[in-house]
Parts: sequence; C-alpha cells; structure tokens
Amino acid sequence: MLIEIDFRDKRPLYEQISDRLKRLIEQGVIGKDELLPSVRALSMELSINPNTIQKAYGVLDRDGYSYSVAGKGSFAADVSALLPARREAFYHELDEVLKRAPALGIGVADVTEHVRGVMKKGEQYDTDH
Amino acid sequence: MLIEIDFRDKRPLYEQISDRLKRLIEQGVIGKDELLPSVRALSMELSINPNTIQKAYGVLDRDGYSYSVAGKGSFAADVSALLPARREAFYHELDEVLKRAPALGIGVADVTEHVRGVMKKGEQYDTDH
Amino acid sequence: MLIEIDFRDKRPLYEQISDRLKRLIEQGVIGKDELLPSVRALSMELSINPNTIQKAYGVLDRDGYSYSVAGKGSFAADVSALLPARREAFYHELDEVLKRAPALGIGVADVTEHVRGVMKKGEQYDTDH
Amino acid sequence: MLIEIDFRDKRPLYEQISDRLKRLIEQGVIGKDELLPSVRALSMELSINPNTIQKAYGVLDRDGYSYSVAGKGSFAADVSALLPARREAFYHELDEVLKRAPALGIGVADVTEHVRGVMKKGEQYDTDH
DNA sequence: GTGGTCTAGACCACA
DNA sequence: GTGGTCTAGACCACA
Repeated sequence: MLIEIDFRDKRPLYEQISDRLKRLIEQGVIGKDELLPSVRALSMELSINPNTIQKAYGVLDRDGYSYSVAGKGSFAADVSALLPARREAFYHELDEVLKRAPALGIGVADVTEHVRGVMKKGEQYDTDH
Repeated sequence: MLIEIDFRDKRPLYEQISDRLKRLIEQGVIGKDELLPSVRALSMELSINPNTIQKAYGVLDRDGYSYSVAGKGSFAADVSALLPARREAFYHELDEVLKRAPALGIGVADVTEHVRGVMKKGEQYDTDH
Repeated sequence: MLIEIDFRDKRPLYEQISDRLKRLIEQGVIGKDELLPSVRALSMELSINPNTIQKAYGVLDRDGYSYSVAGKGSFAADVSALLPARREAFYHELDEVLKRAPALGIGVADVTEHVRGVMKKGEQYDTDH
Repeated sequence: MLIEIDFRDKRPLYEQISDRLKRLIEQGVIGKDELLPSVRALSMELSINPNTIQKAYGVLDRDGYSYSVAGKGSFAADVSALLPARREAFYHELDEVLKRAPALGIGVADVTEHVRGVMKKGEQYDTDH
C-alpha cells in the first residue's frame, strides 16, 4: 500500500524501495522502533523477488534508517541523529539546481516567489503528497 | 580544457560529457553554429574511446543541443527554442528538492534566505549571458 | 519471426530494427507492458551484434515506445499517449508526398481515388485494432 | 537564390542540392535545354566545395535530369520521359505513408478530406512557392 | 579531415 | 538470466 513500484522508473527496484521507505521513516509515517513489513510479506505484496527486498533493507540498515534483529525483523531507527546530514544534503542539491537558473534568465525573485508558492501550499497539509 | 571527467562520478562517461557540453551551450560558452571539438579530438584529449564520445554527441543531437553533419563536424544548435522546456525542467527539479524540506523542519523562510544568499553572489560575477 | 532484415535497405540495421518494433507496438501486435525479445535473443535470432540491437532498443526507449529495466528486460510502453504526435507526423509526411503531385500532373481526384482504392482494401481485412 | 542549404538537414549536401535542382527541372522552373549554373558559380554562391557541387551534378546526369557537354556546361534534360517512373514513385511513397493510417485510427474519409484541403490550396497558385 | 555504423568481446549491477 | 557501458578497431560515405 505504502510502497508503489514504477517499472518505467530507471532506478533499480531495490533503490526505489529503499528510497520510499527512507521517506516514510523520515516523515514519521513509520515511527521510531516500529517494525517494518517483513521481507517475505513485502516480497509477496509487490510481487518482487525477496532478494531484491533484502537488498533494499540492507541499504536502510547501512544508511542508519533501520536496525535489524535476527529472528525478529527490521525496525525503524531514530533518524533524528541523521537530520544535520540530511539537511546538508538538501541544501547541496538545492544549490546544484539553482546553479542553472542564471543561464535560463531566472532571477532571485523568480525563484523565491516560486518557492513561496509551492511550500506555502505544502505547509498546510504537510504530509508530502 | 572545458570538459573534465570525474571517474568517481557514478554517472556513465558519455552522460558526463553530454551534460557538460549541454551546459556550455546553454550558457553560450559555445555559441550558436559554433563548431564543437571533433569526436576524435575530444577522444584523444580525454583519453576516452571515440565510441563513447560519439554516444555523447548523439545525445546532444537528439536533445536538440547540436546538429552534426557527416564530413563537416558537430555544431551548437540554437537553444533559444529549448528555453521554455528547460525552464519547466528547472522548476520541476526544484520542486522535487523542495518536497523534502518539510520533513527536515526546513521552512519557507529558511529556503528563501538560502536562495537569496546563493544567487545574489552569483549575480554579481555573472558572466554567463 | 516478426523482424526481418533487408540488407539491401540503405538504412542502418539499428534503424530497421527500431522502426519495425515501433510499428509492432503501434499496431498492438506487441501489447502494452509486454516483454520484448531480449537483446541477446534478438541478436542471435538475427545474427546481428548485440550492440546494434542495444542501439535499436535505446531508440525505442527514448522515443517512448518501450521502457527497459536492467535485469528484467524491455517492455512495450503505453503508446496511446503518443497518438496525437504520431497523427501529426502522419499528416506531415503525407503533405510532403502530396507536394510533388502538381508537378506530376496528378490532381486531387487522382489522389483521392487512389487513396480510396488502397485504404478500402485494408479496412476489410483490418486486424490491427 | 533558388537553392538553399540547410545544414541541420541530415541529408548530405550533394543530395540536398541535386534534389532541389531536380525539383526545379521537374517544375519547369529550369526549362528543357536551359543551362544550369556552372559548378564554379554555384560553389561560390553557396560557399560549398566544388567537388560537392560536381557530385550533385553527376547525380542529375545519372538520373536523366540533365546532360553535360564538355566545355559548355550542364543542361536541363527533357524530363517528360521520366514522368511515368516519377508518377509510379509518387504512388509508391503515398502507399507507404497510407499504410500507417489504420493503426492511428485514421480512416479513408479523414485522408481524402485532408488531401482535398491541402491540394485545393496548391492548385490555385500551383508553382510550389 | 569529419560523423556514423558495426562487430567483437569484456565487464558491471541488477533480478 | 537481463539491460547498459565501454574499449578496440574496422569500414563507410561525405567534404
């Protein structure tokens, strides 16, 4: 339900899955220490090879978004510790995009206005979709 | 000179090359109808197989950034016609980044302030157009 | 079976292949989300280098006729979205041909009669959609 | 004046030139036995290598659109003899285009109506601009 | 000289 | 197994 696969997406399946789960954890949809769906369950729900799910979960563990307990499953980690790094990444990617504005004749005012328009809307409902 | 390859970059070589050339054409560093370096010349300069350069040039051609004439060379196209599409793409990518702000506790004011700081700096030295 | 190469044809092999596949997808012979023959399989069937097949598939992908997933294969895309553009292209090519009629002493009546003769025949056995 | 080169056109230069001259002869703009511009003159006017012009003229000769007299130049041939073959080619190309109509949901009525619209307009002024 | 096509064969990540 | 990237090297028509 929470995870949808887009086969036309060029990213590998495991990355689509891990990215989606990361966001769910970041947003608190899956709370700290909450049990993630089992590999087998997710595998069947998405009709995707268990090895692929397993790989996605491995990424989550490695990136600090989850921790696994043998025989029990994977649990959402406390992502608050990752916040500074994620913020830094956010601003870095923002800068990469902004770099191209001048060549497009897009000025500071254009961007800030756009930002206000987009983010104001989001702030009211918040939950990112 | 104008093109540098980053072997740590995970993107394929041909994409790094085409992206770099696209930006040079967008910014007018390579002007309309100006001759691009030949496939062979760039191949030797970067020590990269001609086929890979050829692939990069193929991307430029199909994306409307250049036109190639067998026996003559590859020339920068008139990219002004692409401006609307490129602006649209810019805002789309911007939105993709901004989506993640709320979950990071980053508000409209944070972003607009950052945008002003980054873009103001660029505007002063701006030699791009 | 579905694809035949004409070595007398002056068009490059990869173009013959991509054109043929495009038409099969347009006509619904290869349905939406149906798996195309693998690069290697087609390569062997046609006795053509895999790189050439790969190039043909690259064209299909970028033109919106298929989407490829590494590790899974290439699938026919939903081409209904391309219909308006394809219709426009059809009329454009038709116009290019018709332009030459006056210089050949061929009038409106000649053309329309010919069109009726050719297309009526097709409509009866039409199994394409 | 009569010939314009489009460097973005994918066709080789010599083919663009020979095609254009063929049409001028077909339409009678260059009449039977009329002297074509000299290789040297056309070369300078178009800023194109004389060898390329020479090649274009070779095609005209080979295809029966002109005849060359050593020391005098190239003259437009009597193309009336070519009419049947050109008509056949016209209908053949027309058929190639029409083949695709059914898959696009374009019927006989659509095509004939379009043909009438396009050709009626042309019939009044005729000379193909 | 130029771009473009093709083969042969290696290697990669992904499923 | 799958698609995708890259190298090496040959060959072509065109300018």
